[in-house]
Amino acid sequence: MLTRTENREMLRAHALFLAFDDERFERLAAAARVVHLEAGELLFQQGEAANAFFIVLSGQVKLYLESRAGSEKILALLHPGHSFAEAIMFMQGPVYPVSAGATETTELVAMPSRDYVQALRDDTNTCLRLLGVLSQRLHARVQEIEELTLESAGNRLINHLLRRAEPREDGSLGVHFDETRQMLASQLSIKPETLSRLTRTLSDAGLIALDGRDIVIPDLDRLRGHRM
Amino acid sequence: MLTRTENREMLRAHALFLAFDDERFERLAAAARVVHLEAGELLFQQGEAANAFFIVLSGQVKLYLESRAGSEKILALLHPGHSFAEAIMFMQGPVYPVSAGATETTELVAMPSRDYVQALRDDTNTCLRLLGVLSQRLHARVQEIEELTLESAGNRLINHLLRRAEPREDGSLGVHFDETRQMLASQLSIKPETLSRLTRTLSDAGLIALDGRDIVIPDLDRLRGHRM
DNA sequence: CCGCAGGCTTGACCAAGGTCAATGCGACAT
DNA sequence: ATGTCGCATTGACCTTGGTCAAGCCTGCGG
Repeated sequence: MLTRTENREMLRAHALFLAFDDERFERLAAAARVVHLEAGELLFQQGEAANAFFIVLSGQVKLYLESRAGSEKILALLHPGHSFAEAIMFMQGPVYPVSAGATETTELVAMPSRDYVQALRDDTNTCLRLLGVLSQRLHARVQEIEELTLESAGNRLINHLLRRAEPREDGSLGVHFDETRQMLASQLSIKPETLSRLTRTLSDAGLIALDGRDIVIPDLDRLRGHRM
Repeated sequence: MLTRTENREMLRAHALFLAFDDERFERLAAAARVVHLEAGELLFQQGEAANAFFIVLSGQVKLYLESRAGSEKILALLHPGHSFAEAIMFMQGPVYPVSAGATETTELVAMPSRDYVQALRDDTNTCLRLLGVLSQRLHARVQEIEELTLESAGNRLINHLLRRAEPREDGSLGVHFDETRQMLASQLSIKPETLSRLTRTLSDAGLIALDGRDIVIPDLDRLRGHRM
């Protein structure tokens, strides 16, 4: 059950709950559970039976895949307000197709699939919102496949920087990285060593500047025009 | 408009129309258009404005991505009964994120998004079916990313063969390929030359046998256990 | 203030898979 | 039957990115 009003409000405002009437929302809030995770703790593992989806309240969640050889590929880093694993609700054998764990102290809402799907009946509005969310997610995955198969590691890095570029404190354009470099590498499906070499090449060419955990982009168009 | 009863029935039985009441279905059937394509003809191109989704009546449709360098990656080959591009209906800027074309003489139903979304209002049943379809699709894409990033080309081939294996006429287990080898290669995100070498290796090891457009699998478990 | 651990960088080397080019093999039309 | 066009195969070589190992920098606890 959701007790803290702060958490209730966060959930109430979330795209997947916004359109419910108060009665339905109350029922769902009563069925929801808050989960607390410490850094490095696992939430669920690929292949595990799935009976809930989640919304991040605070902290950071890592969605990832593991090969039998032990290497891992990060699919997404999720921040407060993000939901994940909703799609599994609608599958025949409801099993998590990925693993999820906290990268720092994290709180999240666990929403039981059963209750939520129940609430979905007769609420076309929320259904349509959910369809929107899943469509975007599908689109993002297709785009990732496009990059993986048609673009070089260097171009994937450039595209990623361009997508994440935003004004910094001092007015210049750049990307702030909360995550470690190896996590960034894993998201781009490259090794940390390769990422290091690529950023080196770009900064040698004056296309980016490294500033601690930030990467500064002096000229967006020049970076955009540069292909590796 | 759908005139041939054979086409009407195909559509009526489709997962995305099954749950509609007759009245709604009639309205949609009236709004639908039949599209005829010859082999090699383009249906839509990546980036084009999207205002319909499609259901294959006969023939084969290729969903693919193109790099600026000219190489192409096949995302899916679609056969009669399959629908595609439904997810774009729910996006903000409705633009096809992939290209689609016919690989042979093909007929399909074009369903205008506007009408379909309209019909979706108040029909939670169909909404839920659609959610199921998109969830499966998302899952399939995540699985493809998993293979692309964590598995070698050889393992991708083996997995693909295992997934598609089914009894043949003579009782032995195998895969029949309607598509050309280069299309298979493109689906696996490898080059035709590499595919050729991989199948050679596997057949030299006695794990598969090449029989024209078929690949025979004498021992499923042995192939499953073999990693490259 | 020092030491240590983890992550980042760099270098030397390696391997998977791609590229280019030549040849083989059907299927089909003439 | 035969020529031809396109796909498939094979070989020689190359490129990209991965691997392994060493050094380095930074932050944190004693």
